[in-house]
Amino acid sequence: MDKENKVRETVRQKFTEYLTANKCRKTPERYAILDLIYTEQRHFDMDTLYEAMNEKNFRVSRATLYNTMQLLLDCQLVLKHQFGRTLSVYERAYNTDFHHHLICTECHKVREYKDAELKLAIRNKKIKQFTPVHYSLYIYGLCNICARKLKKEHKLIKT
Amino acid sequence: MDKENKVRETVRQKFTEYLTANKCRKTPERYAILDLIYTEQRHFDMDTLYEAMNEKNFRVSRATLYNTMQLLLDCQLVLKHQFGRTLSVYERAYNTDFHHHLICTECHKVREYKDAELKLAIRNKKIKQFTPVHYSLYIYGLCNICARKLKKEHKLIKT
DNA sequence: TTTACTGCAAATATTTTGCAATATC
DNA sequence: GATATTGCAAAATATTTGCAGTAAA
Repeated sequence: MDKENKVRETVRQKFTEYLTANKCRKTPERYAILDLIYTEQRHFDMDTLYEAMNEKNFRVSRATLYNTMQLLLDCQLVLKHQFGRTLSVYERAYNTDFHHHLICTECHKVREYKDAELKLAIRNKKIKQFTPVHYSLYIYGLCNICARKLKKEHKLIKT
Repeated sequence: MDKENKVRETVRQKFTEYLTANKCRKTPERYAILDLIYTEQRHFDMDTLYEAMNEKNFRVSRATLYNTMQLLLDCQLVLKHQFGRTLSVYERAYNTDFHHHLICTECHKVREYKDAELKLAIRNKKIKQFTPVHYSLYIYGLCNICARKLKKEHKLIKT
């Protein structure tokens, strides 16, 4: 509860810094969007966010939503994922346990997967001629439910 | 040269197996598309492939292209990437050294990054309730050219 | 007061779908 | 011959853009 509020305050501060540094205006729309992102569930898409904003009595246009999201991506308060489908999925990036993603190629459900060992292995890589900032690891395969279903139907792909 | 031909033959065979197993028809369009994918450069998008097909005197519709690509994805002869932009990028999956991707967030150029250690670390992970089939690791950051450019402009993001 | 930002609506880009014609099995 | 697949065009989806009005600095 309290912790959540503190996180929201911190990200608001970080956003302000970024906006100031880049000579962008501090509009109420931008802060309202950031707030909602750091209040609602972690994974979301633009349409869900749009609906949610309007339900919360803060009407914003899609144009503003996309505009603001770009800023949030730029200052790394939000991450963007495209799990192999058309729809982009976003999630907050500050104060979240960093995790990887397991994506079922049958039902398209996405599960978070935390593995500190992998995280370190990837982060500690020195790469020539490249300055890493963040990364995404998507593991595609079958969730248990779909694996069982396919096994029954003898449809398992030979590997 | 010869090797390239052999790869094309092998993937054609694999595709045939898959089509047979799934009771799909073996149309010339499908084989022509597979052939071109295993002839042209490794990374491509749908539009490029569409143009290339038509230049090669094998006219196919976009509908067929998308249809066939889905089959090729299903049987894992092709991989699909979405590097944070709208456009999907594809690449052949058979007989290629598996690699990761470095994506510059400034110029959006994509570089291949081979690292056997990481590859093994990821492949050897046992994950509960999930059967991994393949994976994608995208490392976002700045390529050297953009890093230098931004440094000059004092625009480097504080981390 | 200046001009960046917002909302709206239209435009763009990408992928999917319905349907009649065609070709595989 | 039955029907999966093709091409076409229209539809659906997702995102971007131009512009006039509004509000932050």
